Amino acid sequence: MEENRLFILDAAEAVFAQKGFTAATMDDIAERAQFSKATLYRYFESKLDIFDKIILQTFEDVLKRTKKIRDKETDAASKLKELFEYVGSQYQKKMNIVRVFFIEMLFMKKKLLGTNEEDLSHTLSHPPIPEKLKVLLEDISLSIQDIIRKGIDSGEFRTVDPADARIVFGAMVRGFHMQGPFLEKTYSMKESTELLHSFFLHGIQKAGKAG
Amino acid sequence: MEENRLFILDAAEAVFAQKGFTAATMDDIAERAQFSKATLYRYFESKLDIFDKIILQTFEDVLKRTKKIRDKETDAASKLKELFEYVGSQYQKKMNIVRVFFIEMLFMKKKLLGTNEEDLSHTLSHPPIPEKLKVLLEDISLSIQDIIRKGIDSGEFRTVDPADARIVFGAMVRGFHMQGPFLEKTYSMKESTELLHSFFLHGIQKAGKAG
Amino acid sequence: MEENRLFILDAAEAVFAQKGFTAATMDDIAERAQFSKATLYRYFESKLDIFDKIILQTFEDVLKRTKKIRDKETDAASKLKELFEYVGSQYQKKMNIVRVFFIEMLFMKKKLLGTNEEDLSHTLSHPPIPEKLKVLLEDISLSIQDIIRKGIDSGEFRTVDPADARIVFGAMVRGFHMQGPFLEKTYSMKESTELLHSFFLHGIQKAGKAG
Amino acid sequence: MEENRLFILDAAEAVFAQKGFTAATMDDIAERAQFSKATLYRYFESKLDIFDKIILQTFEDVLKRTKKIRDKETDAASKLKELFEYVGSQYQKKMNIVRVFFIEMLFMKKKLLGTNEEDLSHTLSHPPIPEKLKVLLEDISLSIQDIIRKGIDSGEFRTVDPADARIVFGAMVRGFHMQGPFLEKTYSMKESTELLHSFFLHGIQKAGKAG
DNA sequence: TATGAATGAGCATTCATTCAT
DNA sequence: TATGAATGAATGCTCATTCAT
Repeated sequence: MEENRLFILDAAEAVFAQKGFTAATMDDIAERAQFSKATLYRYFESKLDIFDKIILQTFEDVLKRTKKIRDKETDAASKLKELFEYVGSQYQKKMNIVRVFFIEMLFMKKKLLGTNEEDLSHTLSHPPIPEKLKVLLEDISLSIQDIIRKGIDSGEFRTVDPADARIVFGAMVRGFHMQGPFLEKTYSMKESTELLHSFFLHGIQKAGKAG
Repeated sequence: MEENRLFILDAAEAVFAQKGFTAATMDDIAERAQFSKATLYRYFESKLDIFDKIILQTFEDVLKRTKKIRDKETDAASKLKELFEYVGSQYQKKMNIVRVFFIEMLFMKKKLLGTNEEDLSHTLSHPPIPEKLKVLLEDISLSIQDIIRKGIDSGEFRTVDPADARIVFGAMVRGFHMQGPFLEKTYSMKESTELLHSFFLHGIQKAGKAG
Repeated sequence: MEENRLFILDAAEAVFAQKGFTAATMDDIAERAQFSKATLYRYFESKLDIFDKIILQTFEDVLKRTKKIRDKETDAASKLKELFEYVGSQYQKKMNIVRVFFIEMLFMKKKLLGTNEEDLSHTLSHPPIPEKLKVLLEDISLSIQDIIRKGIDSGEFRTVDPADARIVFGAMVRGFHMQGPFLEKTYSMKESTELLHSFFLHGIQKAGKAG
Repeated sequence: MEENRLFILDAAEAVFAQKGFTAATMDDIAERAQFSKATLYRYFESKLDIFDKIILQTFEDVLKRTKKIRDKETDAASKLKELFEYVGSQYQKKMNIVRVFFIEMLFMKKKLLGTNEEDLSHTLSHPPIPEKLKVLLEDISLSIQDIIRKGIDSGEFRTVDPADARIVFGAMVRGFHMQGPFLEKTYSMKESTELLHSFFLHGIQKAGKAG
């Protein structure tokens, strides 16, 4: 049933997020999902297939929500704040698996999400992004850029390249939530949102100072 | 000889950075180091031991350089810029391995860097940082905070919590360089340094606007 | 219903003949029979049971026809020719499965056709033939020997041991039709029957020559 | 070492001959070879690779010996007798594996001996013979045909198509030695050679009779 | 009667690690 | 010091068989 399918995906997501793709075993997933290992194969073709489905679902969720925020009737700064909070919470919940994705998937010989790059010359730099995912990511990026551009147009923000700004925005959330165990001081989601939002808006330099 | 030791470490670092810890095999490392697999065990106790040594060395290097920058005789903004550039370059060269570290290591049954937590209850949140590494990381953090504090004291920066600011600083560099294949637009190190530095100093909001 | 039963047997026969016993899966059979896998178990106890029934049926058919030929009112040479053709056609249609039988079955741990030899000492030489099948095979052999004996008695054939001759007869058909892909030149059933019959009757040596 | 390699091949040959390719497990082979399963992989790439090497070696041996017999300075009948004996002994020792080869290999998705036929349309009839093996088999066939042709030229044999005669020759030996457990009466190699040779030369019909 | 769902047992293959030389 | 050889313990995946419906 579809229900079991989703249950397995949840279990797998937790395991992948904890152990990474390679280190996670089908036994781990099966145990967590309370199914036999063989049963996993009724619902998914392979370990990679499971991972695949999780990644896609994750980004589809992000895209949907990002668009929703973009289309709200508020000022840009408020939208960014909401985004800081939403994306932050996503990182905490699901993004471990995304990190895993980009760290491990690159080196797998097998295809993921339909990409079948025989040419592995990219292993030293960056791997190609599977098409479906690529489209998703671009859509997300564009939605965020829309928010920023509107802020600039309305005079709320200074004139910057929206693409650049979007990248810095993403870097801040990602970087903050990827500190992992480095971060001794703990921040509530409210606090971290405030902090990042504040810096993204004002920076650290004293007003009036020249760059 | 010590020379071989270092050569193996270099080879291993490259392999780990490319494949991640679990996916990297001793065969990979042996081949890259041009030694037999058995020889690796003359210099290191285990695959984990090799990884261990690499991580430590990496952070020792970072600490040394960070202190050097801190002690320079320039304004805080310039120091931060140099740091943005240095840490950025480190991320590009060596930090893949750090990502791997925090994603994969935590869940291994065996101990790392002297930590021997049988209790894996932390796996859902964050794992404990091995003592040696912890000290190193704290030192690095403090050095950066020193720079920021001096900037505040001298009136260069507005009054913020130096710990907060340091965290945002770290998040920006880390987040930027961990975009991996997400980032279509390519930035030279100079460009990325400029971008991050500029946002960290000014933020996006139009001067004169209220937060 | 009995109808379904036979349909499954047909499907299974085709699959076994193509893939061999071990390599054939119940899924293969189920798919070919257009039934669910579970349904197969309503009609048969096990994969082995299906195979079992096929083998038996096959040899029962052969016995029936062989006896019919034996009892005809013609000369021995004609009967042999008809046998060459019939057995040849059987080999082409069904004997793949027989080959499979003797190659794979013998070493299975489980019993077949009622044989339950725990003692596997025979594996290096030849396995015991299940009783039912044994009787069948002997009957077939005897029928062929009868034909040959009558040929000798009537002066048609030279005086040979009918058992020996029957074995050579069997060897020729079996060997011819088991060439599998070795055989580049293709023979129609008529041609192959002619060829084998001709050699079985005259041999290759020039008439008048001494052996 | 090469010695171990050969030892593994011997062990594998015995296991394959007994169980067939699919049913034979690497554990079986490892146990028989008195090595650990993992060690098998030091010497061979895969189970298929082992099988591959055995098949090739077998036919190379047969070719060598067949040519040697062909080139002897005796009459054709004697050569055929020696061939009957040699090929017969080969069948008893090694040909089980050949039967396995043609029954099971056809349906494997993976390549064997360098053939990589994606097109599986042949599964219902006969599979393509891998190139290397094909050449070997043709060479063997031609060598036997040479013997027969010489017998015809010298007046020893009646005028037949050498290719046909070779096929009948092969069919007889193959068929005889593939009777497996069907054969109750046991024949020594000497007896079986006599029997087959005698029938191949004279046939069963009384001299003077018309076909 | 028929089947979708579930699984225990098993299999080919891999890999970190050991050890004799 | 260096390594070729060997292996125990996994791991992803398969399949005959069972069972609730």
